[in-house]
Amino acid sequence: MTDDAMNLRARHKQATREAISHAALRLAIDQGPSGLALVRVQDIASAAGVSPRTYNNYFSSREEAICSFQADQSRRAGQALAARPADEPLDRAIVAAMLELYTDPEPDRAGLRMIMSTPELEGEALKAFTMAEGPLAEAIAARAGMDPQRDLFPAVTAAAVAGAIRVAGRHWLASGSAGSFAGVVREALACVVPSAPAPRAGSSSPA
Amino acid sequence: MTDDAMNLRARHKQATREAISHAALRLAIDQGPSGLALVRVQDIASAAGVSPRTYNNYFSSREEAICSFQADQSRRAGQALAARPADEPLDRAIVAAMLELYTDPEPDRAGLRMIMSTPELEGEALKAFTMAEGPLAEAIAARAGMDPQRDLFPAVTAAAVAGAIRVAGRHWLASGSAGSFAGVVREALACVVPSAPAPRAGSSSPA
DNA sequence: GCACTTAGTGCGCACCACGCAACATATGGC
DNA sequence: GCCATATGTTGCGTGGTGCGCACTAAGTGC
Repeated sequence: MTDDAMNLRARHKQATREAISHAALRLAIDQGPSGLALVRVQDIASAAGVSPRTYNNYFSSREEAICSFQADQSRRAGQALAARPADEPLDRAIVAAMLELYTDPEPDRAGLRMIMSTPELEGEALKAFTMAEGPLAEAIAARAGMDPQRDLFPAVTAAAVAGAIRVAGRHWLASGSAGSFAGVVREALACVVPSAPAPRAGSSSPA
Repeated sequence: MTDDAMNLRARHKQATREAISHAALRLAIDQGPSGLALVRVQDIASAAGVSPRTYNNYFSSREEAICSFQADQSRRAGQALAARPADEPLDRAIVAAMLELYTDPEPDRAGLRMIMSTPELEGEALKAFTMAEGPLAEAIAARAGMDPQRDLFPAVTAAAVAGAIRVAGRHWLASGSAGSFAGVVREALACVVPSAPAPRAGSSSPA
């Protein structure tokens, strides 16, 4: 079939994208949070083995390139929850999905520290986390039998979960990565999803 | 004493800042979400009656100037909660503080729609909302008698509250601003604030 | 009134996003 | 295997921006 041939280009494209992203993150980490301005587009491009113009075809800002991996991860949050067994209660499903998404490979401390302690990257990192909320909200709504457009619960819970994971990351870094990240995530999520499974009487979700 | 004289300069500085911010938001709204790129720094500066260089002394990006008012609002979240009576329970205090901060003057729909539906502004808006979490977490910790450094609850709750308000704003816009914003905020906060009173049927937007 | 501080400004430079057009390589039909 | 086509890569040029630097003017304390 043409899949293999097609994949040749697609894979090359994906490889280029990852090369640029990886190079950007690597250079940013090398320079440290304070010297992000010293990382020039030219440096990223040459480190990735492409021209500056090609870099710009993939990303329109250094921040976007650096936080690309996090954006990809967030994009999988929705399907991670949807992939949980249907009979699993919402709260357990959320915790399990987030744990396997964010702690299966423990996050790279240097990269996490970089994007969380650099003001210029903070906005992009926030955008990446927020990107997960939409699909996550839909998955929550599907599991709770709610309408994502009418009920606030799914979107609010998704935002709370994303925020909890973000806080967990910050806390994990601040504590010198003493314990496991999974433990911190569990503790953080426990603050926002304990009462989740019970459908609140206040919200209207006529079955 | 010298306060008045000092204030003369400080006030002029503040006035300049607000003039620039207001001009930026006004121009952005005029151009609409799709034409933000057409708003040049020169336009903002001339609309505010200052030189482009002066604009750049206050803000280092159009997005920052446009979302300045929201950042200022977020900066008051902590003291809004701290200002609540000490004997008020945490959940009620949070709801009351957020309501008087975000709904005392109902938010400007055009401005809110602008910053929430423009991708370029989304990051800055997120940063503005996140800016509220720190002080908010400290206020929560103080009220709950916790240590903001050790306990995750204050920071996670602060993030959840900020996220709930953000979702409330989005939902309020999407619903055509049908009900009062205060009602939507109440309903959203009820999803995340521990033991928060469920929205009374009739007092807030029913569904 | 005088010295000091600080906001506002003009100038200039380095950098960046992006449209455009040319080129190389993969793709798919024959 | 060959050619027409689609698509990724690159160089170039341009408009725009962020910001350091030096200067001026206005506010401020003694």
